[in-house]
Amino acid sequence: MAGERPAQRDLQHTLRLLWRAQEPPRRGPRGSLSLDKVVAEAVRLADEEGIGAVSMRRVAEGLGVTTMSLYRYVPGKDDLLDLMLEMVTGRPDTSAWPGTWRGDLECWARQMRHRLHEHPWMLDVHISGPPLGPDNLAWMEAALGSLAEAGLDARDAVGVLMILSGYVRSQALLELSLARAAHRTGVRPEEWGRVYTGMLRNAADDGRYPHLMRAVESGAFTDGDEDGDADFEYGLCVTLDGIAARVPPAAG
Amino acid sequence: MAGERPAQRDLQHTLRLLWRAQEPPRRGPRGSLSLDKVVAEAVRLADEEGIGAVSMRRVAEGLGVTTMSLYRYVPGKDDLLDLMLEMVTGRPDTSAWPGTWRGDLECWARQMRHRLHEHPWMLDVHISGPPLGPDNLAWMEAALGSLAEAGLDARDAVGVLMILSGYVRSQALLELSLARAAHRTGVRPEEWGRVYTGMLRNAADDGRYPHLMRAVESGAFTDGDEDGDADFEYGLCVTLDGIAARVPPAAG
DNA sequence: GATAACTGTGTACGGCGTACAGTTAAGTCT
DNA sequence: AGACTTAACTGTACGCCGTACACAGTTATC
Repeated sequence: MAGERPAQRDLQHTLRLLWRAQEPPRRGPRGSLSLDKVVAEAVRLADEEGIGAVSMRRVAEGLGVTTMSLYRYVPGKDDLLDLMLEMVTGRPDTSAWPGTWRGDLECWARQMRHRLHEHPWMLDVHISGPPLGPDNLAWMEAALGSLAEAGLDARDAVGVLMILSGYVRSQALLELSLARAAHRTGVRPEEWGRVYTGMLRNAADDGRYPHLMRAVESGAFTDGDEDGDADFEYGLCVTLDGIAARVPPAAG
Repeated sequence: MAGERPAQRDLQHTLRLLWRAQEPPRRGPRGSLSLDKVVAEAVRLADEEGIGAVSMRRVAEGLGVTTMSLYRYVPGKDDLLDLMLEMVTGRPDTSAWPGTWRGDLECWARQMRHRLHEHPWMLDVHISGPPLGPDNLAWMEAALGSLAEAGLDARDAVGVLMILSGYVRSQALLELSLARAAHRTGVRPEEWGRVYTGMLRNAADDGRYPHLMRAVESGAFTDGDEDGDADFEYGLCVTLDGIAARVPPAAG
């Protein structure tokens, strides 16, 4: 479902897990499991059946092991979720970036969107705090580099980065929830816009929503939802225009 | 925790609930409960103890009634969550808006942020699809009105609205997860920036994150997090600048 | 008064995260 | 070589969760 995650957690331990900075134990049996295996199985489950399928029991089952043995490698499910995020986050591929701040940020945003499309369950996992893992930091680093090149000072760059990553996540979340709403109600995705339009017309056509009705009648909902790419690029452009207003005119 | 909500749901029924369009039954005992009472109790619980405290059992307990009796009023928990969102969403107060598109959207965004601060659990509930309830539509209507006045056509207005509401949600979510991370790790919120900085310095100072380290050393994380309002206004300005680039020069 | 519609109860099921107490296997030390 | 320590993994159990289902009590209509 949804919810906060109030459990107390040891920050140092979490960090050690994220950076794989746990020195291997000197005694005891060589374990058949490993942190990577546990996380990888959890990711596999999430990819195939959604985040709802990721339970300690099912992860253990997938590894041929009892539930409680997982707790030798992970302090609890919340940490497992964080580790899953870090694992699928990967690193941005900057090799083909054009080198202008705007072009770089466009690539950054598209690559991040691509990741979210590959693993939609990433949007179901509430981020538990500021990024701490190596790969998450690598994404920050890449964007901050481009923004520094654009001439923004560090403070502004951080603020702007939050806006951009927030935009990418929001847009992906929007696409995802539309797709799920369509799926859940048994409507084909291409038809959802039409259904939504009809619903608004029935429910809301009492004169209290004139602009909304005009938008509906103009087809803004009917036509748009089938092409997420165009919507994304449009919003990306708007967002980058806002950032451009903060960039000193000298820079690219 | 977190997760998708795959349950099949009857769209017509959900709509009837959101709009309170259920005609009262003609026979049977007058119920002691009502949809509003159920939703209100769930909201009360969420406000006081967080979304994690909202279970069918506890809502029923709070109403002095058995768990299953709730299902006479709500098809399931997912619908209850949607109804909670609709209830606390309320309507935007447009009475003191300046009338320029930019001023109006600023008020819109601040009011929405205010709502999210009053009920942080709103950010824990995954929106299940496009807005359908009367109050949610009222928020759309208000923003679309201002954007129409700015001269944007309906398509662009919808796209821009998604960006703006996405920004407000993202920023609020960021604040919330920072606050929770601080709380969870037992660090005072004002000190979290300092702790985070120290952590990055220890974990990431291997030369692979030069720009990130520069941002850290410059205090972009240390100083900023204590003043969410300033961060919000900064990002709002950036976002609106992006929108301004889409507004025909004639208008406001 | 019979009937049908409706409200609320009680029990039960399968799932969840995880605390806790074993049991077995591998190093370390005398 | 044997004792000791540590770690890996098992098994059971507890208290939550959402909700399916059968039932009892109440009310308006025929």
